[in-house]
Parts: sequence; C-alpha cells; structure tokens
Amino acid sequence: MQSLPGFRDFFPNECARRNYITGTWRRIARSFGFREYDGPTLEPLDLYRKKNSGGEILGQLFSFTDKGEREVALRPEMTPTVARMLIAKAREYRKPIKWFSIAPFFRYEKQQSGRLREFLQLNCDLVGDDSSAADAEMLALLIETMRAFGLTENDIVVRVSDRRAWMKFLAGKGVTDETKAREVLSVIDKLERDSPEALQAKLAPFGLTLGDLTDFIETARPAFFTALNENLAARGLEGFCQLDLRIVRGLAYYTGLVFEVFDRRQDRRAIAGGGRFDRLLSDLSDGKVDLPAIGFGIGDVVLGDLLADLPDTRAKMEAAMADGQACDVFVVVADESRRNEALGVVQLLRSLGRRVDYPLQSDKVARQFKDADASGASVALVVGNEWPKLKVKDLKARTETDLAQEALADWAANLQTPAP
RNA sequence: GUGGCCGUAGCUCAAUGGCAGAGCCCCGGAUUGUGAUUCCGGUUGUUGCGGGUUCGAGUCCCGUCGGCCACCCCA
Repeated sequence: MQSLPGFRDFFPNECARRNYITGTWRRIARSFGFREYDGPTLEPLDLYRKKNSGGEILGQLFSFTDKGEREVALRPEMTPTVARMLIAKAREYRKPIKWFSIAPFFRYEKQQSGRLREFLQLNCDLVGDDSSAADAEMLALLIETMRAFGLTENDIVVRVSDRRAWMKFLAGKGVTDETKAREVLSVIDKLERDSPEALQAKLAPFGLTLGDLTDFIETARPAFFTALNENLAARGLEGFCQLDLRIVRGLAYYTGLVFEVFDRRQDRRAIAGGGRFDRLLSDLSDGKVDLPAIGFGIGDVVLGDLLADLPDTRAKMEAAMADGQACDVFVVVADESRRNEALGVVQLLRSLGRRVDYPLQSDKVARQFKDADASGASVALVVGNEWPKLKVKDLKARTETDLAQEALADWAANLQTPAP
C-alpha cells in the first residue's frame, strides 16, 4: 500500500520541514498583527459552484456525494470559506480585519513538480480597508515572509499589476462591457504562452491587436505602482517588486491589485499569488456585507522546492529541521545500579523544559554515546558510580567536566540551546 | 483529461535475451565507563503489477498502476 498519487506521507524529516515552513509563516503573520483562524476541510460544492471562484478551479475540484446525498468538495482554496465567515460575523470585528490561516487544500490535478493534490497554504487577508497603504502592507507581509526563509531580492521577485489599469485601458479602446473585458483579461493571462497568431485571432473580435496590448504593457506607468513603491521603499523592500502588467490572474473575483511571486533564476511555477477582491463579500452576501478585501496565498510545495535548491536557504532550513528533531541533553546510564538516580535527573531536566532522551535498557557506554550523538543533543550527562557527582560531556568539543548534583538545576537553566 | 520518457534492495545505481550485483543506510560483533575513522559479519529482492513471445525475459511485446516532463493551470 502506498499513499494516493499527489498525497504525501510526512516522515519525521518531512514533518520537521513542514513545521519549519508553517512555523515561519505563523511567526511572520503574527508579527504583522494578523490573527489565526481556520475553517472546514470539506465544504458544500455550491460554495465553489457559484461564480466565486470561477475559471479552471471548478474542473479541479475534489468532489463527491456524501452518505447524506450532499454534494461536497474538499476545499481547493480558502477565499470562499473566509468570505463566508466574514459575512457571518463581519460586524463583530473592528476594521480592518487581519486574519491568516495555515491549512491543507486539495485539487484534483495530475501531479507534477510543484503541484500536488494535497498541499498546505498560508492565506492572509486584510478586510475593510481599500487604501494603497493596505495594498503595500500586504505586499510587505508577503515579502517579509519570504525574507524570513533567507530569500533575498536576488532570489525572488513580486510581479505586480492592477486590473483597474487594464479596465481603464480597455474602456479607452471601446471595450466597456465587463464580461467582454474579462474575456480579454484571460487572453492577457496567456500572453506568455500562446503563439502571436493565436493571440491575434482571440483579440480580433474585441477590435484589439496584439500590438495594442504589448504597447500598453511596455509603456504604461500607472499611478498605483508609484504609491506602492514609495511605501515599500520606506521599509527598504522596493527591490522585491516589479511592475508587470502581464499578470492578471485566473480567478474571477479579483478587482484591483494582483500579484504573483516568482523565482528569479529558474522557470518554476508561481510561489505565491494574490490580489484585491473588493466586491466578493458584497456579491456573496447580496449586498448585506460590503467590505473591500485583499489577500494572498503561499503554497508549501513550490516554496519548499525553492528553499531546498538555494544553498543559503537550504542550510537555514536544514538547521531548523535538525533542531526541530533534536534533544538538548542525553543522559548516559554508565552504572546500571544508578538507573533510578538517572531517571531523577531526566525528570528534573524535563520539568525545566529541556528535551531529554536516555537509554530504556542497559547498554554499553560506547553504544550510549553513539545514541547520544544521533539524538542531536549537544551535551551528554553521565550518571554512574561517581554519584552524587555527574559528568558533563560536550559532545562536539569532546571535553568533559564534573557537575555536583545540587548544581544540576542551575546548570540546566543556563544551558545554551540553539535558537530556532 | 491528452501526449512523450521512465520503473531493479529502504536510498543511489549496474547486469549482451543466459546463475540478480555494488556503494550508502540499517542491525550485530572486535578482552564490559566515552560517540571520529577502521575491521569482521548479517538482511538487502514477488526486477511495480498482470498477461504474452521464447528452451530461457530485469532485458522483447501488450495491458495496468506509479513516477517525471509537456499541454493545461497555479500554491
């Protein structure tokens, strides 16, 4: 038996890696004053079938009929869920609402590098503020999250665009109907993939040429970007962002700013993406809740691949993974007749918050030191016939010093452990 | 969902249609209180699975499952 295609087993090492990524996500989101929330993994199919998500995501739903004849789907994204939650209790929270979640998502796609059927995503949303300052704050949160893994502006780029700039441009070209404008956006979305001939053919019905679009992309300098850039420059983060009007994103609900994060060196799929959806809450609540919102998601798969590929970020990740699985102290029972005293030492150290391991059965000292080494502990405490004295062995320096039993608690309290 | 490439030990890989191997890892041992390295020994296995061709298939053919890549799309 093996796991289903696109689903992962998390052995301790993979689990440590996952915890490093999700732990870093959580720490940075909290540092921006965001509060954690969560929702159900399984949702009514209708939540996605209504025009909220739109686009390709409908064809990628992991859906089935449950035993109560309900049509259900494993969630493919967080936005519809959080939108429902916001609509239900929007009045209870002071604005702006700043929420994040870390949760698994499911899409029924053929797996490929950077794309699985179950993946984790950090979702951050800021609701109730439609200002450029809110946009900049979200981009800063996105960038800081990347920086927390050791990624620099040489490694990644945030390609920033705005659907309003396109709408204005299209209106100037006579495309005023919103449905038609949206169709043009989906052509722009494929600008980097389709052949020029195919693009021309798709644009002709709208009275547009490929040249119209490429001219706009190359020459337009919309005001929104200047404001964003100034805000980010005040934080020293402007080097991460780049105006790129080719980004429009596939999801139907975006209304303004849209952005995606890419690896600067390699041609891999987007690491993160998001945008502004100022009308979604109103649309879903039939106008009862009318709050502007901006959000983004970061997946763990592409990000994890990138972190493993770059030497600096890999070293940082591996150090965190090692620490996440290590003990602080390994107690060596050098004299089996002192096992009870050793258990007392173990108990004391654990009560002081230290991560402690020791041999469950009588074993040769040489073997115990091998186990001590494998435990990741930086020190071994030897309990033997010199009791009530102990020996402290520094496992890296291979030096040994004496320690009186009464001094054990102070020693443990001052023990240096590697910072997470 | 469509197309291409691939599938041998836990991992990385080798074997002309002719007896299934190496390294790493793991486990045990080298005169019973100190973990590097070393030395000796041990398990590495339904060659993904099921058919077919053949005296004989890891090798050739068909199917199937799984993986990688492209399309698609995006985390």
